[in-house]
Amino acid sequence: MDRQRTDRNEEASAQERPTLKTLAFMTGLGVTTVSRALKDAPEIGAETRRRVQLVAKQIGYRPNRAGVRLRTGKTNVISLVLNTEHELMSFVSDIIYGVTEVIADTPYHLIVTPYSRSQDPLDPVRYLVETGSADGVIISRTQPNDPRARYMLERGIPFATHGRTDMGLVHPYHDFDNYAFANEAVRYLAGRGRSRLALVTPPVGLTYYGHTVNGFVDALSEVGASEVPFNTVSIDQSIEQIRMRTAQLMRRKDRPDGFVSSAAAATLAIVAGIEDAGLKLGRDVDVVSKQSSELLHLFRRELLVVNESFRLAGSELARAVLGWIGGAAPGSLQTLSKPSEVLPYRG
Amino acid sequence: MDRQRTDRNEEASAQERPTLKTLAFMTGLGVTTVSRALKDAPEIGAETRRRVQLVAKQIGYRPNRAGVRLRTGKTNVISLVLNTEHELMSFVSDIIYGVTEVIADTPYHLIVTPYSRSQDPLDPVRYLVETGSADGVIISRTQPNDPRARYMLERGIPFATHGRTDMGLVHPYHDFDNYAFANEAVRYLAGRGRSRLALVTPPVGLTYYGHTVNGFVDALSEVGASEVPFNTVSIDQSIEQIRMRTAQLMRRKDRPDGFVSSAAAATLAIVAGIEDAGLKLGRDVDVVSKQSSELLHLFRRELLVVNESFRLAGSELARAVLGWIGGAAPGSLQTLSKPSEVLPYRG
DNA sequence: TTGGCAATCTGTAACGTTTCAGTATATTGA
DNA sequence: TCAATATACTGAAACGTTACAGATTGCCAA
Repeated sequence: MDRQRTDRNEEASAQERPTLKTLAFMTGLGVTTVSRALKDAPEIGAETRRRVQLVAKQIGYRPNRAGVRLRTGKTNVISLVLNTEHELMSFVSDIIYGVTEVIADTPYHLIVTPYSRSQDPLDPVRYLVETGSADGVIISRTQPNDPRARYMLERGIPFATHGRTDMGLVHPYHDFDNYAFANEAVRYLAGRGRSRLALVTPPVGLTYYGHTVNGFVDALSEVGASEVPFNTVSIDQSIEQIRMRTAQLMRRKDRPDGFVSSAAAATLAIVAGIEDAGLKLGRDVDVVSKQSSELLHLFRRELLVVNESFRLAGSELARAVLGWIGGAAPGSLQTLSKPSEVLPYRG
Repeated sequence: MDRQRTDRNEEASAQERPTLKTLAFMTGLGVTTVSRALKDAPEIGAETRRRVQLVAKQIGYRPNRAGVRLRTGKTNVISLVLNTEHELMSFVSDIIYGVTEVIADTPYHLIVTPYSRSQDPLDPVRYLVETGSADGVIISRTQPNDPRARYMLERGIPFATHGRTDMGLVHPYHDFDNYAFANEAVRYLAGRGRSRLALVTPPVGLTYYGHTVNGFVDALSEVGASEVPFNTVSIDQSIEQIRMRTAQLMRRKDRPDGFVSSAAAATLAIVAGIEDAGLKLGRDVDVVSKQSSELLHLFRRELLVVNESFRLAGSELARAVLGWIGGAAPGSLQTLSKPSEVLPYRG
């Protein structure tokens, strides 16, 4: 049995959802005319156009997504591809809000496509492209040579990356200037008399790992400070690991007197490790950390923070994908967001 | 021009996505037979069935979502409806992961439907139902008398709520036992000699506000402790507000010596407020807090925590909606998760 | 032999949309 | 006056799927 049980031969007053046919019947026009009138096609008379649009608005006509999608291939969907193990909590929530903010008054829906450690990060992207499930894709955890970007570029599907690539290929991205962040963090620490600095890096392999390290290293030589290697740790690791390794490090006599940390969660662990070693934040060591919500100052007032907005990233990425879908040049859809000043405790 | 530019009259070797027609051509059968063979219809010969399924797997056939959706009305989508202002960060990320975990090996996609303060919470739900955009819906911030639940129940669209309602209507839900949480928190505090307790409540109006308050109040009288009213604060407020109000409260001579807090973010603010007033956690006052990630003990080791898993909530909610869609009785799809013990600092 | 029936398979129509190839009417140019 | 042309509209087909109502074949009972 068909799911429509009303007599549909001649549009009874049925309370079913209105379609083009309904509108055609009500206006006395053909469905073709109605379809074109709704999209302001030039070959439709001005009055007819207004009339159709009025009726459509009155009865709350909304195009059937499946109809459009089947006919045109346009899904009106953009997909956010997320790693279910390594994304930061605040990243997920803020970026989603940023994206939805932008697509709110468009016909687009946002679908979340997850993948896990065990999978090739290319899998979800391949799935989306092969099944034609989205008009545009947003990916994070971008690598200098990113197979996902290459793949989508080859297939011609619009996408935007959170973070840049370095393949000589041009595509939309939004990135935070992590070079500037690390650079300024070092300078700030130097200004407070710190000279032996350790860096808590982003995950090795991601593009912004390189940016961060470069900013850090360049600033070190500029201010004449030295690096205390801490390569065993990155922000992808568990709280416990980071804490333990930090405590180990801080018990050595050649310990650092300053940290630059790329993520708030890692910073909590760093601080815990510092305190495990019996040292005191602000006195024995200073820590500059990125954060995406205003929580670190509550945690320890001595922390020095730089803000990075993932909500902004979400908005920019959504704007970029929509722009590309809309025909803009990919190269014109690249944004870089500058870090805030280093903020000490204010009050 | 049609988006398909290949000569499609007689299935050339075109690298287009395979459809039922492709399969029909390859197997020499009719599309109807192929369609039925793929869904194990009984009137298809066993060998034919195997043959079709083999070929389908070989060439990686995947049903076209738009085709199915247009024909059957089934969207294979479930929607998570979120408030973009008030949801907790960790809630969003964990619940999404929980949901995707469950739908990973189903044909379902997850779409995120946001709404903001300015909107009626019913708006997004109405939109989903009117446009038939999802087969099932998950909502949070559930109220005792929830118009959204009532609305969806009337329209017969499967949904699950995070939190219970109290309208005498039966529907799937997942809830955390906040009565037990508040109750045990009070008992624990009493066990540590605390007798003047304040409650940092969930948002007034949500069902679990009542549960929490009841658990708190009942336990108070059972252990003979008293309540220090703190009604000006709930976990929906800003960090700054909570912090300020807590500091005010703690400067009064009739201040509490114990807090029960319903959310980790609020707890950070509470502690900050306590310390603003010059008091010390663990000595002057104890705080029991719910948390959804293991961060509070890093924050202040003296904090007493109870864990609530939003990932579990996401999974359970997804299971519930899918169950309802699959025809299970709504009443059989209700789960309540018990709080962990109160966990003091362990090392 | 014939009729009936079960077992398999098939063509057609429909879901709602857009595109293509028109048609009908009014308007213009010579 | 007649044809050419612009204007405003229209029906049919197609996207990929499933439901309905057959169609074909073989087999068995009468």
